[in-house]
Amino acid sequence: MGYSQAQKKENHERIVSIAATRFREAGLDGLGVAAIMKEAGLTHGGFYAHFGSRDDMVAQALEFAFQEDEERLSRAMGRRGGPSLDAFLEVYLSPAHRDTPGQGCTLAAVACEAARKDETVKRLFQNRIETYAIKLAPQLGLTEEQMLMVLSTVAGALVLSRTVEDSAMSDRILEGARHQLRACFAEQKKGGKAPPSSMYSVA
Amino acid sequence: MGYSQAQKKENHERIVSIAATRFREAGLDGLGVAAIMKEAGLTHGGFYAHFGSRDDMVAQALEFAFQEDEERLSRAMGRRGGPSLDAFLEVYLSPAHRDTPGQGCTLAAVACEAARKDETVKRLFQNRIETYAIKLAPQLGLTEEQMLMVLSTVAGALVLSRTVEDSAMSDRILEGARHQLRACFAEQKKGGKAPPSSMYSVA
DNA sequence: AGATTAATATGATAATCATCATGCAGATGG
DNA sequence: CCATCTGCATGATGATTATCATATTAATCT
Repeated sequence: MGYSQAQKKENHERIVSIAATRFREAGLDGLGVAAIMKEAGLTHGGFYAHFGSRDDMVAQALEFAFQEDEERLSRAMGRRGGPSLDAFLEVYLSPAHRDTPGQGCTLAAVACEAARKDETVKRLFQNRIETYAIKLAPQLGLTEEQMLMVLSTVAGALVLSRTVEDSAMSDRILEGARHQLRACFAEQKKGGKAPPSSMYSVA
Repeated sequence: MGYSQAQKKENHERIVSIAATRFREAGLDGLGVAAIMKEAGLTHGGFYAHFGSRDDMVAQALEFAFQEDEERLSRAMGRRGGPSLDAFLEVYLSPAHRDTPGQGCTLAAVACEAARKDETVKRLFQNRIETYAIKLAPQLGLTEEQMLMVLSTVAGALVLSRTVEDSAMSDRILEGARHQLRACFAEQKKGGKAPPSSMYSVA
């Protein structure tokens, strides 16, 4: 058909954005090149005009996904009066987050598979985790070590809550993690308490 | 060739056992029927004499894997003077556990993928998690809710520790979780302290 | 021992996969 | 306005997949 360079950039970004969502939903190996291109309104043949290989696209999609995660989390906490441990727990451990993995934390969505991927993927994960430990920790009033532990807990709880059949059990996993974490870090009680609404929602 | 019923049972168990290990290493979709049968010393054709479908084998392998997990964990804590929170944390959060997923916790190995599987798989996961909450919690002196939170933390930490490139960072994730969890549940200090050796090792 | 049964091997099928070669159509540069 | 370049479509390739039909061969039963 013939496409402008602006079109190409737009197409490229759409492919990456769609891949970021679908990978969180179906896993890094969960869908093929053709399916992603089709959802972007293109055919599979043009794929290699954008990426050197499928692994290359996975890396770009993960980078994009992590950036999305950070922005969404920041906005969601902003809606709860700014960053705080309480706001973080409420946002991250919400049933809405559990039920919409495509819009949720990429770490929790694909970590098990990432553990088996190459160093390129692992470096992206490491950067994301370090961002939590270095950038987010002080905003929540936590040390790096505390932040790593809190992240492990919430990500683990989210993943486990998605693996059980019974929804009551799933809720207990999320609620239990929130309640226990609050008890662990109960030094500085805050006053404001936003109503428990849904997480990671629209801007 | 012709095989006795005892042979068939033995072959069946070997297939399931091999699958349990390989699924933990490569993921539930990480290797095909042919590869598993080959490792069991058989060819792919005989597969459907043992299982109705690949999903059927996945379910049997998970059931077997969870049973293995429970027994190995019990033995490993036994080697540290019996079940206790300290023993559990030392065993579960060891670098040896992180580095040998094939012999380690199945929850941590494949939870992200299990979240996308059908109810059959989810029921197996739920049973496993309930076993932690009901059977193991009292042995560690924890409530069910505390046990769920501890399980979320250790599983999350193990998964995350496997996703990073730098081994020092990986160690920090494990150590941080152990240190912080100990601080959270520091009511009843025990006396005995086994040397930190490797986890989930031979009987 | 001979007949039957059944566990596994051989081989085929159809689907799906990543990757690439070719060609077209339109955008870009003169 | 013409020539070139290129983003994408069409279609092919070879590898891998789960599944199954048939053949083989030894264990089991009578």
